[in-house]
Amino acid sequence: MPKVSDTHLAGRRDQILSTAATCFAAQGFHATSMADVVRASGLSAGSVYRYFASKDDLIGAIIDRYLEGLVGRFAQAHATSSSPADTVIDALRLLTQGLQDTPFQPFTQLMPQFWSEARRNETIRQRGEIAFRLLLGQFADIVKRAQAQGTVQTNLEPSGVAQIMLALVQGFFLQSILLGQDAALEVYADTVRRLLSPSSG
Amino acid sequence: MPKVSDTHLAGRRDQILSTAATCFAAQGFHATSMADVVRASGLSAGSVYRYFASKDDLIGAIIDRYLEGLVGRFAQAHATSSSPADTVIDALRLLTQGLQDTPFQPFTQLMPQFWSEARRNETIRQRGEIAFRLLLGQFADIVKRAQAQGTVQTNLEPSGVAQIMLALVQGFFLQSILLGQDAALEVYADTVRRLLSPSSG
Amino acid sequence: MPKVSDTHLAGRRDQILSTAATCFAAQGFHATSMADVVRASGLSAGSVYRYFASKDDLIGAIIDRYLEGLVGRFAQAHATSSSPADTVIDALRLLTQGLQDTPFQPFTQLMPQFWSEARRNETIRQRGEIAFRLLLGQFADIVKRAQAQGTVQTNLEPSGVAQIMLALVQGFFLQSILLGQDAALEVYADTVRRLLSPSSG
Amino acid sequence: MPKVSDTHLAGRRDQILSTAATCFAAQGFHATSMADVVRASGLSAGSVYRYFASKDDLIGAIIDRYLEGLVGRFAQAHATSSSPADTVIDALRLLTQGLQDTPFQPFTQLMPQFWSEARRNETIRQRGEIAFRLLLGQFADIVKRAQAQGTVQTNLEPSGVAQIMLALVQGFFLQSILLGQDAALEVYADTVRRLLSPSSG
DNA sequence: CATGAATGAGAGTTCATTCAT
DNA sequence: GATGAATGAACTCTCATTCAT
Repeated sequence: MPKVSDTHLAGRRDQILSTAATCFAAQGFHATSMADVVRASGLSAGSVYRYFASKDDLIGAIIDRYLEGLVGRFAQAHATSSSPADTVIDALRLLTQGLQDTPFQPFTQLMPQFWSEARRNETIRQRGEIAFRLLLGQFADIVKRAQAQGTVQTNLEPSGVAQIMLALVQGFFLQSILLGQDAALEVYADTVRRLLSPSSG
Repeated sequence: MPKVSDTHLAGRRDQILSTAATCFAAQGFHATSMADVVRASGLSAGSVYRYFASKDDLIGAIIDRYLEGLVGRFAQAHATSSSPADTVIDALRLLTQGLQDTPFQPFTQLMPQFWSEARRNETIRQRGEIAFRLLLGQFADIVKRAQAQGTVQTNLEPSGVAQIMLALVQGFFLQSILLGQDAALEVYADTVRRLLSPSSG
Repeated sequence: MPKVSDTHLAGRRDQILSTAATCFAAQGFHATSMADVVRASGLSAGSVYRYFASKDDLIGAIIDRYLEGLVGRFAQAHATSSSPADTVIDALRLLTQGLQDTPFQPFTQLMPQFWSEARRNETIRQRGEIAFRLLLGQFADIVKRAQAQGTVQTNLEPSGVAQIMLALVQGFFLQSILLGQDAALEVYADTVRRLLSPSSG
Repeated sequence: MPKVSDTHLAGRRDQILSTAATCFAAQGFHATSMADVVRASGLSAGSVYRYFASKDDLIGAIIDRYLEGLVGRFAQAHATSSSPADTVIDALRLLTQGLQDTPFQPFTQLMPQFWSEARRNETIRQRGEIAFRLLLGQFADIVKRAQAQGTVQTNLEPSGVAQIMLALVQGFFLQSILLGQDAALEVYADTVRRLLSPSSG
């Protein structure tokens, strides 16, 4: 039997991961059956189980990829963001608009499900913790740079501001789930800028 | 058993609601079977279904109670909060400490699951929207009062600040799920106060 | 406690029987729950079970009443029917039109269900057998009278003709269930008359 | 197990259909649980549901097969029946004796249940209507042929006679359910012949 | 006597997973 | 390597029946 290249195998894995993410995003982890994933992937049940040991394994892999992507995207954004306020607003833009028509898009919609799973699945929680701490570290660095430049008060704890920056992103995302995000972004972004960069307001 | 007082019936309903909330909080809506709920309630399957037409109905009732309680608790807090910063910090204290050993406690842990369900269940989403808008309205009122008193800049849009206040609560709650809430509250609260009430810092 | 009159008790029993028959006719024995019967009767579950030991008991009582009524109605018809053909046609008219707006009406629609049950429930089968033999006896008498009057050939076995008369009634009833009974009755009745009373055609 | 021949799959389906028909014939549609069918089929619950989407689907398939078989058998009989009387009598023989030890046998006993279901299930009713009209058409053709040959009076409406022929078959079948069919067939058949083919009596 | 809350076995159905081919 | 038929435990929900009040 012909040995298939590792690239080919990795491609198969990716294919399953992406189609599964789309399924999970549309219907949720629990309402999506493995049969749905199998059908969407175009493979057979046996094949899917060759690449992922179980449904939980597949969910874990998807969450990993989601977190990697998330941190990666934000890191790009930070390189061009000079201030905490811009960093937050860039992140909001990324989440609400920037991911349209991107292979990464389905993963975004999984966020609330991820938070839900994290409370019950310690492995998932740990992966999330690592990603969060990474983001918080990046945010704190940005705060420190801004403090050095004099655009942020020095009596603010960088780690505290980092937490708040993250909260501002997460909170807006949650609200847009429940309220619809109609234009609210503009007011929100403006207020964020006035609060975090009062001098520039 | 024959006809029984309405109080007794309402008590039974409450009993089921509370034990079910505990189950759902511990394991999630989907990983909790009705058999689990039945066992925890101490009643029979038939009895549980006498009070709730379906698992979804039970979940809906729990979310309703959770939202009612949430808004109610926050409303109490607002009565005694003079500033936006205090309002946010009171809410954080309420969520992280104030509900310990309260019949309301299990409901708090359901929050992420609620957000998760809201994306796929329009009825739940609508209920959440109503509660959110109520909270946002209360927050905006507090901002206006503070602006009238001169403790908050008047060039800030009250609705924008209200959104940010809500985000600060939600974001902290999410982070505490993933990071543990070790002491972080103090730094977070302090930073919130410095940002929202700069004059008092 | 006041002893309730036997008449009153019998009235209650009748009331349950009638409302239950309506339920069963509309939905079938199996799709009708005892809760449906209880609701329709306006009584409580306990009360219904005071009058009927079980659902099967209730079904049995309904079938009994149905068979009594059936035989009674047909007996009336026979008194005025001079010929086998008229007897059959009178019975058809009775089944298809004569029972409209009669308290007996719901029972008619139970016929196929009765046949269905008879194959599996020996008690019901026996009751049905008694009623059938009674009808067959009456039909045979009519044949004999007609033979004595010279309107039916004497080389026909009266019991055989009786079976055929019954079959003609039952068969038409079945066909009207499946085909709708649109006008078919007239052609059918006419052909029955020509076959059973050839001289009068 | 992997891909398997279509014949094998069809065989499985047949196997389930036959064993289910036996169960349903013995106990009725409603008193037979899917667990009974599963046990009798020798397969697992999941397998049965791979071939039939629901219990109703299974019942529908059984009724379809029953009606197909019925019409098919009767069609064979008509080819060799020269007169309406012979056609009816052949059908009676087929129903009472000819199906013993035939794979088709269990289906026959389902007839009353089919009539029962037809009143409440429009899909089933329609299928039955098609089969009935087919049979009636074949019967009417036989009557016309007999009229052309002069063995049946020409003043009889062929469709009316066809209905009566069908009724004679159905009625005898019903009576044999309730009365037992001991010897009655001979008298019945004889009387049918004398009435439908008076010249040959 | 009447009530109706409570019961719990069992109904139909699903679905993550396996393994013979 | 890939397949997909087969599995069977577990799911949500129903309903005939009982009995404390």
